[in-house]
Amino acid sequence: MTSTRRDRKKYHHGDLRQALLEAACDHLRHENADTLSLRALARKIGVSQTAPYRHFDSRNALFAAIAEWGFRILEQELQASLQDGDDAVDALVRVGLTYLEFSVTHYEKYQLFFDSSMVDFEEYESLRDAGESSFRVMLGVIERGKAEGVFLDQPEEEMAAMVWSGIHGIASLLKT
Amino acid sequence: MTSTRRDRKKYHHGDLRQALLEAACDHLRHENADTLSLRALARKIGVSQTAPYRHFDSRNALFAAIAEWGFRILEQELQASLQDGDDAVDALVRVGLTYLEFSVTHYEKYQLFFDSSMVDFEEYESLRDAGESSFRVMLGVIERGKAEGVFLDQPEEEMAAMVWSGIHGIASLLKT
DNA sequence: TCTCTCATGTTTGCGCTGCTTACATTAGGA
DNA sequence: TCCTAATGTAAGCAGCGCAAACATGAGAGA
Repeated sequence: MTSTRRDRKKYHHGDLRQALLEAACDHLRHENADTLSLRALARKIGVSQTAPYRHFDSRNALFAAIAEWGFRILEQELQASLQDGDDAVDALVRVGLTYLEFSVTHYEKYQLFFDSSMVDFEEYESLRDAGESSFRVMLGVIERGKAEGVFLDQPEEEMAAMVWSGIHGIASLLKT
Repeated sequence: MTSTRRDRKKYHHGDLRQALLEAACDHLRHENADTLSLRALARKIGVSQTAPYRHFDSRNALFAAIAEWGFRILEQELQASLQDGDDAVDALVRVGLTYLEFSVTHYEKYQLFFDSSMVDFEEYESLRDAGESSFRVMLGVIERGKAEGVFLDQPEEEMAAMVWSGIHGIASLLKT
């Protein structure tokens, strides 16, 4: 006979993919990345040990998905931080501060942005897209500053790289 | 009967510890850290799969040893880069350039300096010592600059952190 | 309402890994 | 010359990533 509704869990989880992403982030906030295993995650969520493979091709694919998620959130927060009245200088400061804040509150995702041993940008196109979208927000601010004549007339990519590297340096100090 | 000298390898490797360190670095130069296994390293060197554990308590201990090795080399190179005639500004530039050069030529070791998922600084005291020794070289240059009155009168640790973060930002761009 | 399909979850199993324990070999000092 | 400690080997456990075959059930179309 089939069991009643009460005495057993549903066969399907409902939103295992998102549950995995969140459980993984939770783990990364407290433990090192190399101690994270899909099997343990599945056990914690209460699902069979190989169920995660229905949603992520591999362990690295899970990390890539977390990083992509992070970039999407970052882009959104960067966009939201830009306010209408601001000039380019204000905008750049806001973007910088928002980035720093993200690096702290979403540290578990942020760390993956720079961990090539966990995340392979070559392999996941949508991850690359997400990363570039975030970067383009800063690029936009710099272009605006150049157009307004308040920034030096240097190649945007180089200027963005300098700003980025400085902020990243500060962020890494904030964490440690 | 015991076998002749010729027809078999020596029972003892001779310097397995160093061989492991070098094989691991070689691996890290071409592959990601998470694909490195002690068993595979042992096989490559031609020794039994559990022999590495005679020299390193764990996989992480091997990574810590590599990082420590890296810091020792870095400190030596930083010290060597300081020349007698230099004033504090020259010295700081030399230290910065030497650091950047190290980050490129010893990338496989350098990357471990900042990879807390592979190396646990809390756990290995001699690693901490090695790291601090390297940092102290830069600190020394800054103290000298302050004493000579050519640097601002700010706390050394903060100044060093700023310099460090900037250089680190550049280094991460050099690699990528 | 019934049935069929396919996304999602389970079971089983392979080969690899880190690490432990018990045993073998050998270099070098007493 | 013998003993011991350092260093290597062999065997084995449990956990892991991942693949393949199978089970379940939610929702679309009849």
